[in-house]
Amino acid sequence: MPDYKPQTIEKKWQDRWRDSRAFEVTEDPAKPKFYCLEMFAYPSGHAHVGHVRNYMIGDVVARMKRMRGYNVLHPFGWDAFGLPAENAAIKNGTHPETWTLENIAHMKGQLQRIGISYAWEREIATCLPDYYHWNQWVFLKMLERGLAYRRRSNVNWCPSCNTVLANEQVIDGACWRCGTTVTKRELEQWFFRITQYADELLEASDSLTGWPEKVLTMQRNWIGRSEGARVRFGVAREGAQGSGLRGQETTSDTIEVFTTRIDTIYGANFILLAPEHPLVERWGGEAGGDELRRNMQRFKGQDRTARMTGEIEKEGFDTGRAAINPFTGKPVPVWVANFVLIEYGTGAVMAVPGHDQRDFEFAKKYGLPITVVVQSEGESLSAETMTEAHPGAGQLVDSGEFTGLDWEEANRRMTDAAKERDIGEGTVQYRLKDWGISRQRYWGTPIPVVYCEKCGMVPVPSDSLPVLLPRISEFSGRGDSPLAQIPEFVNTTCPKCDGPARRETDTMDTFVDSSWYFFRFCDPKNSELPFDPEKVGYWGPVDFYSGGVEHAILHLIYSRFFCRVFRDLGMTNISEPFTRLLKQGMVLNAGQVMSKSKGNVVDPDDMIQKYGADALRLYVMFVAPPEKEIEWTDAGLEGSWRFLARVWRLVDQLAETIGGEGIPSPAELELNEGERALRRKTHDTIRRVTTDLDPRVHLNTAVSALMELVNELYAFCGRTECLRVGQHADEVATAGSVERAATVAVLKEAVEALVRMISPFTPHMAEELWEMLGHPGGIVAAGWPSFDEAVAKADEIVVPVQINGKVRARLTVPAGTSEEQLRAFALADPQVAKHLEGKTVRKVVVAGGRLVSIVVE
RNA sequence: GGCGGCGUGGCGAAAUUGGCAGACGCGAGAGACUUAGGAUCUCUUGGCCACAAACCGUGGGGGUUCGAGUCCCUCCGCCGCCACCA
Repeated sequence: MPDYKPQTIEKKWQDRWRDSRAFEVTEDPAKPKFYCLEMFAYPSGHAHVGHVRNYMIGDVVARMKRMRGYNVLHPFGWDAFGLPAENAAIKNGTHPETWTLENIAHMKGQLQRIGISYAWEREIATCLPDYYHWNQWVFLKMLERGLAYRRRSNVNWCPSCNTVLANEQVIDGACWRCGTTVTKRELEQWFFRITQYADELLEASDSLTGWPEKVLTMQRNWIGRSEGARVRFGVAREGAQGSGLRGQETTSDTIEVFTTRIDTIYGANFILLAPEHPLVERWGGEAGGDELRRNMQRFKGQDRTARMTGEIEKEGFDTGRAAINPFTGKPVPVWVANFVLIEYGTGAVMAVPGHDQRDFEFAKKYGLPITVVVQSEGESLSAETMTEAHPGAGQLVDSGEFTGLDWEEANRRMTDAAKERDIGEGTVQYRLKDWGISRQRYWGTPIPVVYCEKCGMVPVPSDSLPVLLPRISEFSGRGDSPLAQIPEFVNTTCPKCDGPARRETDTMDTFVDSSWYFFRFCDPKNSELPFDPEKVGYWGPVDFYSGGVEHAILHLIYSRFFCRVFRDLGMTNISEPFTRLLKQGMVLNAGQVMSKSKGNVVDPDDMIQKYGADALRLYVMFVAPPEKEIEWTDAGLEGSWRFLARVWRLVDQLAETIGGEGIPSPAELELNEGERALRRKTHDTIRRVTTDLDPRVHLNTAVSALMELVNELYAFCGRTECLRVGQHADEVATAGSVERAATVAVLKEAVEALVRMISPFTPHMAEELWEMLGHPGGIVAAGWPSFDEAVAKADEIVVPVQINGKVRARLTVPAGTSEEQLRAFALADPQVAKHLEGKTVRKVVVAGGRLVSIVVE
C-alpha cells in the first residue's frame, strides 16, 4: 500500500502529458470550442505564488472544460520585450536577449512542475522576429489607414527610464514603473489613433456582461466622455485698456471655450486661459507684454504634478484684454489662470462664478463680478450674500430669451442657438488621448519606417519585413535611442528612390505586443500573416480570460482597440476580444503583496518539494474565491495536503473492492437506506461542483463540496466496515470485506465521481488514482460525471416552521408534500401548538414548499 | 469632489431568485489509539448560560416584507479608479 507521494506521481504524469501531446489541439468543427487564456507573463526571472495563482485558476477551467467535451485552446507565452531586460543589461552586461531567454526557460519549468495544461507547441515570445514582424505589419496597415501618425508633441518623459511614457503610464504625475516624477519633452513621436474608437469603446462596454463592474468603471472613467459645447468669444480690440471700458470692437481673434454648462453663459463674467494657450504666448511677445510673459513663465514653471492634483494655490492675472460674451454681447475680462489645463478641452474656460466653485473663489479673490443665472425651486440666491457657488439644477434667470427655462432644457436650446448663430456647437470631449507608442529604448520592436532626404517619411514595404532588431553589445543607459548609435542599422536606402535614408531609431511601446497576442495563439506559426482569419474565426474570441487588475486600463483597453483595428482590416468579425474576464486577487504574505524587493515571495518550487503541486493548487483554489486577495499561510497549505492524503488513503484502500470489472450501476440495484443516502450525496455533489465551476467559477465552494463528499464517504465506510480506520499511519485504513453488491456499486460511483471532479484541481493525483481504479487511457477521456436530478433530490426534507419570524419547529416530510398538507402539518405540530396557545393566527404563508411562516397576534 | 466595490465567528470563508446565518477549512479544546504523537480517527467550537430553554447576533440607525446578510433610505468605516476635467 503506497503512501501518497506527490513528488513521484507528479513527475510521472507531467512526462506522460508531454510525451502524448495531451494538450495540443487543432480546429475541429465537430466540437464546441473553448478558448481559455491567462494573461501571458513578463519573464522577470522567477514566478512566485502570486503569479502562478492566475495560471492555476485558468487551468482548473481549461481542464474542466476539456472533460466536458470542449475543444480547449489553452496556450501560453511571454511578453518578452521591455525595460527590465535592458536595465539588467546596463547593470550586469548580460545581453537583454540572453537574460530574457534564460528567464523564460526557468519560468517555463516552474509552470510545468505545477502541471498547468498548456499547449506548449503554441508558445510565443514577443521578442522573437517571427512575432514582432507582425507588430510591424499591423503598424504599416495602421499607417495606411491614418490610424498611425507622427507628430511633434509635448510628451511625458521619465528621466530615470530615459524614455517617453503614454498617458496611461503616468500615475499621479510619476512613472508607473519606477515612480520618478515625470517631466515634459517635445519630441517627434508616433501615435495610434485610439481616440477614433473612443465612442465605440465606451458604448460597447455596456455589452461586456462577462466583465467585472469595477474594470468597466475604470475604463469608462479613463475614456472620460463629457458632453458639452464649444463656444467662441470674440476678442475685443486693444486700446480701451485703462479707459475703464474694454472695447466693443472685435479683432479677428477668437477664444474658443469648452463648457458642459452653456446654460450658465449669461453668468460667464470672465475668461480664463491656460498659461500655455497660444494667445497668451502671442500677447506675451507683443509690446508691453513683459509682465504677462513673466507670469506665464512662472505658472508654466510650477510643478506639473502639483498643478495637476490641485495642491497648488489658485492664481491668476489679468491680461488686460477683453472678450465678448456672444450671448450677452458684453465685454468680459480675459485672465490667465494656473489651474486651467491646456490638455483638456480648448485650454480656455468661460468662468461662471455664480455656479462653479472654482470660479467663485477666483472671483472673490480678485474682486470680479458674480452673477446668479440659475435659481433652484423656492430659492432666491443673490450674488451679494452667497458664500459658495450654486452648481446644481434649477431654472434660468436673467438669461435673456432663455429666462424661465429648466437648466437642462436651456442647455439643449442654447447649444442649438449657438449653432444657428455660428458662435459654437455641441461637442463631445474625451479624456482619452491618442496612444503615443515611440520609445527611445533598445529592447522593443523597431518601427518600420525610414526617412529619406528626398521623399520624406517612407514606410518599409511589407515584403521587406521584419526590420530586425540589431544585436548590440554596449548598453550605456544614456538618454537617447540606442539604435541611433548603430550606423549599420541607421543608414539604409530609401525604398522609393534608392537614395540614402535613415531608419527610425525608436522602438514600439511593449503594450503593442500584448494588444493582439491572443490572436497569434490561434495560429502561432503563420509566416504569411499575423494569423489566418479562419483560425481566429474558429477559436475567437477568448471565452475566459484571467489576470490581474493592474491591467484593467492599459492592456485591456489597448486590446479592445486592436481587436477593432483587425476587424476593420477585414481580418476578423470579432469586436470584443474577451467574453468573460476574471480579475484574480493578489496573494499577500505578511499583509503585503509578494515582491522580490519586500523579500516575502513564496517560490512554488519550495512548496512543491514539500507538499506537491496538487496540494499547492488545491490550497490556492480553496482558500478564497479567485477574485479575492488571499493571505498566504503555511498551515492552510498543510491542511490541503492532509485532505489529499485522506483522499489517497480512501481510494487506495477501496481500489481492490470497487476497481474490478462487471460492477453494475447502482441504478439497477435495490439500495438500502444508507446506500441511498450516499448515492444522493454523490449526485448532489456532482450537481453542486458542476454549477460551481461552470459558469460560476466558484472554485473554493466546489472544493468544499468535494470535501463534504469525502467526509460522507469516510462515515459511510466506517458504518459499513468497508474500511477500518483509526490506526497507525501505516495501517490507518484497511479494507474490510464487502458482501453487498449494492454497497460496492454506490461506493464505486461515489469514488469515481470524486476522482474525476477533483482532477481539474489536482490533476496528477487524480490521474494516478484513476489508473489505480483500473482505468487506462487517462482521466480526461473518462469525461465529466453527470448527475440525475431525481437522485440528487432528498426524498425527505426538513421544513422549518416560523412563528412571527422565528423558527419554532421543524417538520420532516416527504419531498413534494403539498402546500396545503404542509400548512396542516405545521398547525398540528405540538411545538407549534405550544407557541400558538392563546394567540390568534392571522396568516399562514407556505413558501415554495420549503418553509412555513405563521403570523400570530 | 465624482464614480465603483466592500463590511458576516479567534482566522480564511459559505449562504443561485429575499426563506433554517456561519457549509467547508484553519486555529483551539477534549477523547480514542499509543512507550510516544506535530500522524490518524471521533467529538466540541458565534455570544450569553453550569446545562437546557429563552434571548442576542451579518458595521450603526431606520424602512419595505409573513420573513432581510441579501432590497430601499441614511450614517460610519475600509479598498479601488478618476479628479482644479471647465
